[in-house]
Amino acid sequence: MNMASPRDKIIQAAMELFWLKGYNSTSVADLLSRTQLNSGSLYHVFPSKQDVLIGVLEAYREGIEQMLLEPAWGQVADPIEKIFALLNGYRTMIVESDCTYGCPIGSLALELHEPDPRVRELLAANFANWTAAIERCLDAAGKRIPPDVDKGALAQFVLTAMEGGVMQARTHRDVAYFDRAVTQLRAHFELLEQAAKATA
Amino acid sequence: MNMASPRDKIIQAAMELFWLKGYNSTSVADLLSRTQLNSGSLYHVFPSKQDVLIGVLEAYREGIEQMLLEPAWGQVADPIEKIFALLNGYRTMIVESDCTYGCPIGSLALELHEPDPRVRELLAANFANWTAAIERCLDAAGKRIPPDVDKGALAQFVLTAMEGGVMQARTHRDVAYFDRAVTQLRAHFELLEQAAKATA
DNA sequence: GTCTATAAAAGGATAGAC
DNA sequence: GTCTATCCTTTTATAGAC
Repeated sequence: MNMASPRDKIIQAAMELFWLKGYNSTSVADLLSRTQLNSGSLYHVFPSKQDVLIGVLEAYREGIEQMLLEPAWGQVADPIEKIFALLNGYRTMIVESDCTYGCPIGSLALELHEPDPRVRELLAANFANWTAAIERCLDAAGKRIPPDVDKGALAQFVLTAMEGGVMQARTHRDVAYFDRAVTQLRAHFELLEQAAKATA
Repeated sequence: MNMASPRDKIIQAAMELFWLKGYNSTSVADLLSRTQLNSGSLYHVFPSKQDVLIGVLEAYREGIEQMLLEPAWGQVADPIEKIFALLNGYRTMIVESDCTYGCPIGSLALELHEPDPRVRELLAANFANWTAAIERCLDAAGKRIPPDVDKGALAQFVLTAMEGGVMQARTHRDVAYFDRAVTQLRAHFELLEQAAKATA
């Protein structure tokens, strides 16, 4: 039996539709149609469409471990390989979507030009959680990273490479653009590991 | 006197408004208001709003030298410094916009989820021209880059870093996120130059 | 080529019964 | 909490005179 509350149904549908079509191009009618709810139910839970967006961003924020990190890291122990396993998870989504995949957070971050403070905070929090997870990997890598490297900045650079790679793969409809970004990042990590060894 | 044709006025206004508000959030009425034209004039030149978008993307494609590269490279001779001068140009725009700056092409690339083939081609062509310019710098850098490095992939990586850095600076409303991305890219180039020297 | 008026549809949101 | 009906605005685009 289906115990999903109207709220959960709407968040679920909105996560999918905002990802597929974007926020502006998803109408409240789209959400009602997909959830089989009536407008009264939606507006009873969410005073406005923007409140649905806030709910979606909160759901992504709360779900990063379960939805993103655990699936990618289940089989991987090495902390640096965890980083590339996560990136490979994105690669899978790119391929499975015929290169139309966009990072849900990154896409919203660029689509919304004058977001509410609350919305912007949640976008930033999602990025911050993502890079914090990478930074934990870098910390776990210990002396394989030269000690003078700013690990927060390097973690952020991994997100940068992911977002830029996803953007270009999607625009060119060719996963090779993502692969090249990851290859360059991998080369950077190898140079860092060599430098760490040389000064050890 | 003002010799700007209605077409030029509309393209100019659309470049500004699509950048400020995005494509979907810019109405035809916004374009008419800013250009002081009437709808008859606009639709006489552009059969639909999407044709305005195509005109905008063509204008960016044609104007990359004059609008972007020449201003950044006027005083810079060193090919690798040209790359970072270009990135510094983006930094200036970020700061001048109070960290609301978004790359016009990158923002459109992520906002438009199901673009017309023509629109997608133009987005891709804009990215391709940008990375081609970087690749010319890398070629000019000669032996400072190790010969086994894929210069096309590295050029693309520069775009990746720029787009990812802009996205995060804008989301966090803090140029430091852009600066950190550039710093990491700079570190990568320095490691590459060291590697090139070591094997010379 | 440009003007005004307006069509036609879609959008977010609300009212009031149940 | 959920239903239906509908308000009101905005939106893209067109018609037909000038």
